[in-house]
Amino acid sequence: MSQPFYFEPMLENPMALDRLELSFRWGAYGIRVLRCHLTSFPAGAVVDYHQHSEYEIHYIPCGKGRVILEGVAHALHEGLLYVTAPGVIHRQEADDHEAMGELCLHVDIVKLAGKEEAASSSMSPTGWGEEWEMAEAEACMGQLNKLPHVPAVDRHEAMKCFLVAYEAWQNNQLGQYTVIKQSIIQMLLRTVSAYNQEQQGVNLPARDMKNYRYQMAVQFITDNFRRPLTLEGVAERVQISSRQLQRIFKEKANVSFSEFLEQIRLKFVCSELQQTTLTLEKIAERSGFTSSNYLHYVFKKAHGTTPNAYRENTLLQNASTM
DNA sequence: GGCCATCAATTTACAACCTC
DNA sequence: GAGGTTGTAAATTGATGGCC
Repeated sequence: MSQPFYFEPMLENPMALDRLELSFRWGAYGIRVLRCHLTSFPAGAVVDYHQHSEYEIHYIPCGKGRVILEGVAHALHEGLLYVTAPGVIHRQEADDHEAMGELCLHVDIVKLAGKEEAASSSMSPTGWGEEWEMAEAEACMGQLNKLPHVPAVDRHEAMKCFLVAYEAWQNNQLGQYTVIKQSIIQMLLRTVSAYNQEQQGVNLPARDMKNYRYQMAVQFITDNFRRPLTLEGVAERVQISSRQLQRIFKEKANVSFSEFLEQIRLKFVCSELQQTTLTLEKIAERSGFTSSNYLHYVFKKAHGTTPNAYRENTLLQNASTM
């Protein structure tokens, strides 16, 4: 019993994705999808010599035939793929006795911005991973341009992405655009990988762990300063020893952990004094100080004035500016 | 990262004072 | 007088920094 055709669901509407106006940005490149479909060439069918000014990637999901690339003939069979870059003359033939299926991805790829332009535009790295996406897109496009004019085995199952994209369209659910976009990107990446024996991924971003832990600790303190916080508790959150967290605070903030926490709490106390009529007892409770006594002591030490005097001064200043 | 001595931070208790 | 603020002192806790 023969295996069911993997791309059977696409037979219902094999040109469906061609009807979508699909274009998106990937790294510093704009990708416009011209064709993304499943087709079949009857036995003996020929697509005579032609070329494109865009990239065309051909995947063979079933059947057999041959392709002539730059004057050289290559046999095609299920599981192979080949790429025709802009200007590459090619001719495709189905076998005389057997039809050949083809999944075709035809894309126009445009470099959107130069390096300098990217740095000043919305493409500039913002710390949200754009630089890594740009690096991967750059690596992929660089390799796409250099691929040899020969078929390769679809080792990374790029052609399966056609079905993923098709089903995203068919299900018409939230996220279909993103799924289709990612499927196209995967096709490009896996196609390029099919020609590479060794791994050529870009080095993924490594964290500056010291800075990362400091940021995590600062965020945790900012979010929780109203509760009782200890050095040990925060250190536990960021999974380092309390001693190490002390060193990190000294290095990054140039203040100790408790000084940092106190600054955050006092800042909050100041805004409460300015914007509310709450008693010091209440403010102390809301800002993480264990008592109004202690808040009073800390506040005077830091500001040189008592909380109430600070509140009155602020009110006077506000009244005089009105 | 752990140990440890040191010391500053924090808590607690209490009292005086102020304001309504 | 009640409730809130300010100030002080003693006790306790835990942060710090040197050292390994």
